[in-house]
Amino acid sequence: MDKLREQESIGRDISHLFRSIRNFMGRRLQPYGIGDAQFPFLMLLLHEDGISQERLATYLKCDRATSARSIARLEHAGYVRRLVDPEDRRAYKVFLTEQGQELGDVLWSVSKELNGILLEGFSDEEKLAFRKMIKRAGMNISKWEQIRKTADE
Amino acid sequence: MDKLREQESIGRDISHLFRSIRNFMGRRLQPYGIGDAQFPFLMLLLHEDGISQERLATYLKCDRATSARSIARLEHAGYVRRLVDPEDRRAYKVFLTEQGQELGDVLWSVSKELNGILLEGFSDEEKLAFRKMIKRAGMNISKWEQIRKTADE
DNA sequence: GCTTATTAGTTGCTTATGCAATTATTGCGC
DNA sequence: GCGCAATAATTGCATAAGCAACTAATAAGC
Repeated sequence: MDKLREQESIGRDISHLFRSIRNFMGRRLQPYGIGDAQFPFLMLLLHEDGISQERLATYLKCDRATSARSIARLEHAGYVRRLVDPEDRRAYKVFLTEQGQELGDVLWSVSKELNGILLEGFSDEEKLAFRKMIKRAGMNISKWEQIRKTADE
Repeated sequence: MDKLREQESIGRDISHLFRSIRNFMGRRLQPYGIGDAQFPFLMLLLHEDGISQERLATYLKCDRATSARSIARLEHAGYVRRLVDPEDRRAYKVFLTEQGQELGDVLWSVSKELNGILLEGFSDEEKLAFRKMIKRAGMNISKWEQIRKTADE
């Protein structure tokens, strides 16, 4: 397997990493009746309350449909409330409920725990470098997506 | 958003990166009638032919069910053939068909293209460091999964 | 002011993935 | 040799995610 392992792309390792992260988050959030996908939405709402599903989708770089379904699940679970925006009756304003705000501490601690696990043995410089490289790779491929989309038109 | 961005976990960036990679691979492989998930299976089979679904799952760090379904799709598309292992009639031996072997060049070129996009602007040292860190993080979280599994028993 | 384009949200379809339960086969203990 | 544990594969169920098509509301062009 050595020849393969040398030449293989990083895609597979990122895939493995991502699936493991989902698994971890799923297990940690299960007691609260939500899935791993709801985590980033809650984190964003903790920081900026009352924004639309569209803005949530944009910030989290996901599809509007994904945003809609994730918020719907959070609403059913009682963590958010949706109010029609009086300024634009197409859009909702998504607010955390009291229950949602109370979840904040748990979410931060789970987030820290995950970071601690992932970056165990990393020096501070390595942690920073790793974060930056992930962001750079993400920006690189975003650029490609942008080129593709404009080419489609 | 700055305060949030500083403190946020790397999980979100990895999620974005992973989804973008799936998107890219999905588009590149669509002309061949397969999805992004089939790519690592084909790559592994190009290197080691005639192994079982179980071994494929182990190498690719995924569930046996995922392996089974991915191989089934490859079989329907005509890229692999499954023969019952005469030494162990529970298991299959998965072989690439001629059509599957011919896909090799395409897969390598798609893989290289993805790497080129992701790592654009990275120096050789950075590329190597990035790969290593992704692997380290993956091993870190694998260790946690292992501890959890043994604790469940 | 009316038509058209854009935008926010929803829903159906498809793919991917993991877990649990089931079946079939192998192998171990005795 | 028999019964039971372990293993390979399959299937059902649940979650997640993107795309496309649709509705409803707003904005722009004229």
